[in-house]
Amino acid sequence: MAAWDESGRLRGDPSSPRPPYVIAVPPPNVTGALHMGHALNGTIQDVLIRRHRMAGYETEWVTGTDHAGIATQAVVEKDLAKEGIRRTDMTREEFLEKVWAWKAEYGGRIIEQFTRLGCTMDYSRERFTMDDGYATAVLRVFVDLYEKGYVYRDTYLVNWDPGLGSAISDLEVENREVTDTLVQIAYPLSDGSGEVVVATVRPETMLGDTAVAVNPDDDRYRDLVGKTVTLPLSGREVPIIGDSHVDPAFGTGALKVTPAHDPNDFEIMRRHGLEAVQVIGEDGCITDAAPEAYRGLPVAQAQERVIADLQEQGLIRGTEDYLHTVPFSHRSGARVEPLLSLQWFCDMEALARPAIEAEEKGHVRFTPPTWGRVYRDWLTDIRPWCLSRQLWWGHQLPVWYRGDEVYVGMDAPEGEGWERDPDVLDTWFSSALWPFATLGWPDRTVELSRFYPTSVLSTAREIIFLWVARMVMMGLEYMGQVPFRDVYIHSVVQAPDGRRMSKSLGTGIDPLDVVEREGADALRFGLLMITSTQDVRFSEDRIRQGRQLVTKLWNATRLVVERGGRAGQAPQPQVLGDRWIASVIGGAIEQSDQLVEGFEFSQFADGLYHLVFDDLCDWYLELLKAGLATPEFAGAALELVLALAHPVIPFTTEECWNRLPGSDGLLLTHDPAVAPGPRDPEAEQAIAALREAVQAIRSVRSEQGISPREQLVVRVAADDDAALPEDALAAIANVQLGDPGDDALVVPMARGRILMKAPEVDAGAERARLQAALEAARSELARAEKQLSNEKFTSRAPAHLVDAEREKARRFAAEADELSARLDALG
RNA sequence: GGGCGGUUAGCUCAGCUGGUAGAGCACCUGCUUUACACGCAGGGGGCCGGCGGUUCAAAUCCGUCACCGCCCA
Repeated sequence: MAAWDESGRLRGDPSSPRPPYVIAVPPPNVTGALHMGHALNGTIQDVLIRRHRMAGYETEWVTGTDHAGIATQAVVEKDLAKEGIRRTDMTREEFLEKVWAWKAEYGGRIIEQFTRLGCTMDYSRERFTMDDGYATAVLRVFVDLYEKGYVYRDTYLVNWDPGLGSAISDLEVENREVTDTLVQIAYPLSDGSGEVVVATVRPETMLGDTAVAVNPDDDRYRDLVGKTVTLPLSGREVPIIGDSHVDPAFGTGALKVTPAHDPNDFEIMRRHGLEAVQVIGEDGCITDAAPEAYRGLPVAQAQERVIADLQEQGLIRGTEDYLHTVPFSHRSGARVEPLLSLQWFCDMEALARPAIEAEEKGHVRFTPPTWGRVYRDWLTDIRPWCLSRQLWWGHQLPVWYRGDEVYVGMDAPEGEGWERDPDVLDTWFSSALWPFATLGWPDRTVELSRFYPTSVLSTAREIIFLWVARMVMMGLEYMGQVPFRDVYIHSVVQAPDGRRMSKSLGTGIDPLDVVEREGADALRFGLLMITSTQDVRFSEDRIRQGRQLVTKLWNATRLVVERGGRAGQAPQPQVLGDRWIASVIGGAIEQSDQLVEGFEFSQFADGLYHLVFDDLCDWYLELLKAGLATPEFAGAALELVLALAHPVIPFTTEECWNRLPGSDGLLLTHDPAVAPGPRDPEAEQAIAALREAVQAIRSVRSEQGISPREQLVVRVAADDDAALPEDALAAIANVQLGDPGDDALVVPMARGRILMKAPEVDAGAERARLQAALEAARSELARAEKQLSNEKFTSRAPAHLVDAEREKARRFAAEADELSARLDALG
């Protein structure tokens, strides 16, 4: 890794004439540690970067971390708590000093961990979303959006996280199913003519009710609309209103309306011009707006008290268990308390429109494409973004107040008495600027002009809304161009049993442990192998496969070196074995280009595996040993394979490369001296025929119990003699070409047959073998004939398929004849 | 409630634009073959979730049902 870093090629040079290829890493949380998702994503991005670097692009992989307001503040507060200190014991400045100290000591270790994986990020340009320049960019955008009228301050129902003591955005909320008790409460009509029964899981919020809503089409209640009820416990008189959004089938059909504490009720308030009474405060306790008896009680206690009091007054009309979804904070895990509060928001509609259009026009392409729709749907139905967080750590709002005056600007306003808003911006607001703020924006730096827009964003789907969509919006707004052309959404890596990988469940697997155990290359390979368009399970088997691949390649290198293979030469393949492997590697390179272009990483890895095991080692190196390939070309072939495999298993290939005499410099930026050249169909056919013949002979050997060491006499009766290299067959299959005699074994092949003399034939086994082969041939024949007798097939199917079928029928007929003749002869 | 994805060999999964199913692991049988037993060679194993439809031809396209999972409300 050090050698790669020291090469200087990890730092993209904006003045390079090479075409740029740029990736901005999704900035991990500064408090974070590398998990399997990072490992997968890091591998994917590194494969992309390395391939492009080797292919002559000027690559820049922007890296860095995100200040993660909530998480970081929580970590530092926890540290302080150990010393018995609370955040509020110190000034904001003192606390922030602690956070920076923490960051200097522990922050960003995840970036270091990426080096363990071999990720060739540009570590020299590492950025942090709280860096001075970056912070300026963030505030600048806020001020600008304010001046454009997108950012505004409003009293609105927000998701209040009582655990955190801050508002959080819709996207930080997770809805979970919970069984609560649905309580039916009688609200007496103010005129004494009866009662209305409402159903609620939050009885304590009745202290803040400002109406009862019923569906105007509901016969049970229609006549009550316009009357009032007297709220039990608080004695306030509130109206009964008709609202068609009320579901008559839910509960009792009558809905208590608490605008300050329920999103639906808030909407009803807006429709009907109701009041809002806030009875729950930011501390999660009942406020002074409630009757004295409840003030100061935490919500849970207040609920018990309310129920008890209602019970006493005989107003409970029933209870039942009720399964429903409830918002929880993603951050603290606390149950979200919808709260009416004054916050800063960003209106997203105008920003979303161009972002939708960019996707529709293909300026941003999602892979797999299905996520494009998810992105579009979310943007189409977008809601205002609550930007302010009640934290200390983060970008403090560039907003000052003096009485009713509000000032928004980069610097504090002139004059006395201004106070700055203590809140900070949602961390995601700053990360939305990542692709350009990291490159120096708002300054027009050369990096910016050269490396923006970036080429690809690779990320997890859970981040599509939080980050991808917002980056596109901001990129379009401030750079006039999308921040990236491609968005690749990678799989979620689950535990081997299909559960979520999580520390708390104990299902997490630390990628660094795997690196320790199996090596970074094995992990990289294994992760790429399981990658898919859907969620995947972590697989030790695949990691092991990766380890086997690197071992195999290492051993292959040893052999090639031993035989005198060298790098840096460009020999023309002359002999069959060399011609064949050159063609196969050429095909693999071509294939790999397409696969990586299409983000089909598992197929790319799988192809490498088979290229190394099947083609290079099982066949080519065996041909080399048999003298059917040359050491000169073997060196070149290895060079090509190492270069092709390098992006996936960089450590091993770099080491193998280093071992190969004649190698020069790092594989990191290596462009093989030898070109694979055009495909050689003749050589490929010849080796395919050879493989089939060898396999057929080995198969018979195995069935007849003939040792591979015993040399056999065979005669090949190929349909086209030129195709099968008989000298190669003799060497590889340990046979001698000659006349096997009348009692030879018949081994059918696709394009001919082999006659083979066996030392002693087990007549029973041979009869069984022939019988089985005969049956197979007859069944194939029957199938082909049936096809051909179908007039519709012969008339409608493409001619080449019909011809192929005819050819099949002819061949299997001949084969069956021969086999049955042999059976007869066997007696 | 709306949307998306999945159901293929014992296990985990590939299979792009339709032409008689593949991999890795596991399993069975051989092999101290001078790069590699983290290996080599040979082999067994699947009515491709059910039912309909389109087609000469369906794991592949369409419809429907069942079960599993995810996202949004």
